[in-house]
Amino acid sequence: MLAAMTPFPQEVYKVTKCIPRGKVTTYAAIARALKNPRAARAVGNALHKNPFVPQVPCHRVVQRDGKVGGFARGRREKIKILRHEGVKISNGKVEPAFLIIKL
DNA sequence: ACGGTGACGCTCA
DNA sequence: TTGAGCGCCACCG
Repeated sequence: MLAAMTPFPQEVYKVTKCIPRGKVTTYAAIARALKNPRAARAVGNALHKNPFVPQVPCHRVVQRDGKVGGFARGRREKIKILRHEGVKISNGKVEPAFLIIKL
């Protein structure tokens, strides 16, 4: 069931859900979309607890420098999924071309 | 109410 | 360029 949660995580999931397949964005970009540019860390926290997987494609969220970042089921798995979606990853970093800064 | 924690980010050496 | 350090925010016990 949908547990009552603070508005912040809800907004995070809402935005993340809009990330198209084969593309990725950053924690900072999401924070920015929420008008909370300093909350990148909190965004990661919310995604970590993401109860709507895989409805909410949290695996499409990476770090600002392109590094894949963390994943509840392991970075390894996260990379695997992204590659499966066509996202090119070299040396643990996604090609900037797949990055969506504007949401 | 308070302090610790975490899927981050920027600055500086 | 890469790594260490510090700051930031929201959540939990």
